[in-house]
Amino acid sequence: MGENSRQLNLDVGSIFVPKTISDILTEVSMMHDFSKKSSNLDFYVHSLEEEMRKVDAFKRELPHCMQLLRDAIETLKKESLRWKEREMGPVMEEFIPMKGYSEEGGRAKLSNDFSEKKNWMSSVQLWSTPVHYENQDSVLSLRSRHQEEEGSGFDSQFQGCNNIKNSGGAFVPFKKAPGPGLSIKEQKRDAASAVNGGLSLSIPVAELESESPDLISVKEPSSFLRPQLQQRKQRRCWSPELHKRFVDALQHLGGAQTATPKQIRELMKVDGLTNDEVKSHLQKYRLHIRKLPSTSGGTRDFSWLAQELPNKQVDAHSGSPQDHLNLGGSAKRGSGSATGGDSMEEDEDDKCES
DNA sequence: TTCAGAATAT
DNA sequence: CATATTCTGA
Repeated sequence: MGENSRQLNLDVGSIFVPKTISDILTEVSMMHDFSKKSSNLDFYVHSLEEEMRKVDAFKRELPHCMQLLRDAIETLKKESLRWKEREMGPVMEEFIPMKGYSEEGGRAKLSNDFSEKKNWMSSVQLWSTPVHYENQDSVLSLRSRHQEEEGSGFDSQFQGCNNIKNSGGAFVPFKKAPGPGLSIKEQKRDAASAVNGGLSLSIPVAELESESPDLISVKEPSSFLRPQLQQRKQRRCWSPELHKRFVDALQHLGGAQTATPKQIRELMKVDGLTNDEVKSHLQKYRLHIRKLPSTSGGTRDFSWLAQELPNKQVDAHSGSPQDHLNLGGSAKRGSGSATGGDSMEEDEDDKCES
């Protein structure tokens, strides 16, 4: 059955599910008369169950996806049973007069069933942070980098900024299929709007069977999405908070000139932050600090550099739940010049002016 | 092969 | 401008 070459109209702002699953669900939803054979339904049920097994490992990240699967499976199973009974023989079952049921009814039922879901479905995916691809290795490498830290509290603070950067090729927003069948009501495109900017074109649907029993299909379920969907990474926004962490880390590492991206990232302990991002930021930072002698044009925004001042207790309050790494030790160098002039940290080299 | 840093690209 | 990505040389 899966020889289709239809087009799946993916749209932005829906729940994200692995491509494979999306394919299956689409398939199902387009099945005009699944009232025909229970075997058809069984097939889908089976496929979905298999997918669910895979997704299970990531249920934490894809709660909605799991829910969707569960519901879909359950519904299909029910349908399958119904028709099985009917096919097998006139069981005692209170056979609902075929009339309204035969097809119209059947679908309607599913339809409703799914409609209910649109509540939770509309809340769009949550997967934003835990996923991120490290180096240039495009394939989404699932890898939660929370672990060892307790800084989670802090992390959440940035989530808003980091947000959705997935959209690689493995996950696709599942939208209702164009055809008839259980229609998953339109999803109101949530705030997440920008989610994976481009992906809204038609993507050819291919086989739907559940291949690659190995790892989660996250790898690259269907080759086509692969091509050059390398889409540029979501821009990371360096919020003041984030930058502060960055600067703090720098200090601990002995200045912008000596600190290395990796070290910085490790010190910052910000979930989802990648080396490249830090590297890039560092590059800019270095450029800046050598460009602003001090009272240059004056207008320039050294606002962020300001944070570089040897702040000691500074915001000793709410701050980050993990300042520990900061206070460690030492009152840095002295510093007294709170107001004082140069904002640069020690900086060994520094061909600087003054 | 990984990584930092510079050079480009968007 | 700020980030991302690519290119180089360790």
